[in-house]
Formats: sequence, structure tokens, C-alpha cells
Amino acid sequence: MKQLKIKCWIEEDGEKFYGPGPHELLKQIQKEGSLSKAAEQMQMSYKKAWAIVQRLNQLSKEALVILKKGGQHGGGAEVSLYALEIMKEYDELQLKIQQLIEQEEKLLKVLK
Amino acid sequence: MKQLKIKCWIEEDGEKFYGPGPHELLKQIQKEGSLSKAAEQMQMSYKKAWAIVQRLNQLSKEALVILKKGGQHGGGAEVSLYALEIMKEYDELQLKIQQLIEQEEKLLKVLK
DNA sequence: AAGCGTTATGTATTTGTAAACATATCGGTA
DNA sequence: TACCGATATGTTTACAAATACATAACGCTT
Repeated sequence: MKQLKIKCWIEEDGEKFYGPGPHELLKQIQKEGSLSKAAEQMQMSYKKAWAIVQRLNQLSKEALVILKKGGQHGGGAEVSLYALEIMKEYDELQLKIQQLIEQEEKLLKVLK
Repeated sequence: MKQLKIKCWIEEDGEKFYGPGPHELLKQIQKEGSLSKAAEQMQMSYKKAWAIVQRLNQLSKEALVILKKGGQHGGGAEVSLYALEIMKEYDELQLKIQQLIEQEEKLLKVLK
């Protein structure tokens, strides 16, 4: 199956900041309420997921993920209201991109 | 500097076929008339460049790069007329994408 | 036939990334 | 205070991808 794909992301000084990976991770955190479970869902090591969250929080104006350790259930993770706004913006941009590439099928003719 | 980036590429069964890398390689081949020189320009190993050309030629309906070995100047490489068409299509798509993301600056506000 | 510059191709080495493993830390509950 | 489940973090291991190196093949020119 041949297809035209597009992805978009935000960069800060050439370093990737927010893209498909972090976006999906935030969605999983929102769903699971736990960073380790979110990582597991994405078949990603906890360490990598944790590093992504650190970068997201450090580079954005407000924290995107609130991490809590200890307590009744050992701790947990949740996305901030600010993160929800960004996720919405990103979803909307992706929709626009999707609409753009659906009109663009000429390039696919190159393949057998 | 913070910026929103988008890239697009063609996939065949999940395997990347034509994207920014191959596109730039074709441009360099057109300019240099040599695969080794094109690879050198891109600071890419000859072997990798050669592999990209193989995949491009094998998966497309017509050859995109014509390779010649031996002869007066030892051989050379040139892009086919068919390749020129594809390069033009790709450039036009990239232009459309560029126009799309220029209207979309809200997401960048997330960064410090 | 010898030389040249390029393509063609195999092997070895390096590099960078991701995962795996091992612990430490925290703060509720019982 | 002992336990639990999650976050926090360092070290080691495994794997994949890119590069580096070496050499063959080719065909035109002289």
C-alpha cells in the first residue's frame, strides 16, 4: 500500500520539542493517570517517557505534566489544563494537514 | 529560535520511499552529474547514496537516476526526465505546506 | 595495454540510540 | 514502622545504523 505522509513538530533551536511522540504520550497519560502505564501502552521504556516529560515541562511556559510520587497509590501523572489546550491545537493542525494531502495524490503515481 | 516544521514523504508498505533526503540527493546529482560527488556534497557516504538510488529506481515505474560506469570520465549519474517531474511535484507540495504552517503560529506560543 | 575516474559491492569498525537492569526515593495506608 | 506502587536516576547491555576501508568492475582515451 502506498501513501503520502506528513508529520509536523515544534522545534526549539533545532531540537525537537513537541511532535507525534510527545502528543501520543500526553494522550496516554491523560487516559492512564500514570507515566509508567502510559509508557507501557506505547511500548516505550519508562526512562524515555520520563525524559520526554522533563523536556516538555522545562521548555514550555507552564508545566504540561504534573508528576506526583508517593502517596496512596504510589504516585501518578496527569496532564495540565495548559497541555490540553496544546493538544487541541495540535489535533486541529493535523486535521488541516490531512485535508491538504488528501487533495494531493499525483505524487503517488510514481510508484509501481 | 522556535519554529514549526513539517515534512512529507511517500511510503510504500510502511517503508520510506521519497522524502527530503532523496529529493535533495536528486538535486545534487542533477547539479554534479556524479553520484559520488552528490554524496560528498551532502556529507553522506557513497554507499548510502547508492542504496537510495537503487530503491528509487526499483520502486518507481521508470528509473529516476541513470548511472553509467566506465567511459571517458569514468562514468556518471544523471536524473531522468521522469525524475524531474516528480521533483517539481514535490517542490510544489512543499510550497503548499509552507503556506499552511505560516498561518499556524498559535502552537509556538507554548514555548518560553 | 595502461591509466583514469566513476560506479559497484563486500567486510569491518564505529557510533548513537534504545532497552534492560538495578536501586533509591517518596508519601500515603494499615 | 513496615509495606506498597509509582516516580527518579545511574549503570550496563544490546542492537541498529552509519561510516570507513578495501577492492573489483567498467569503458573510454591515449
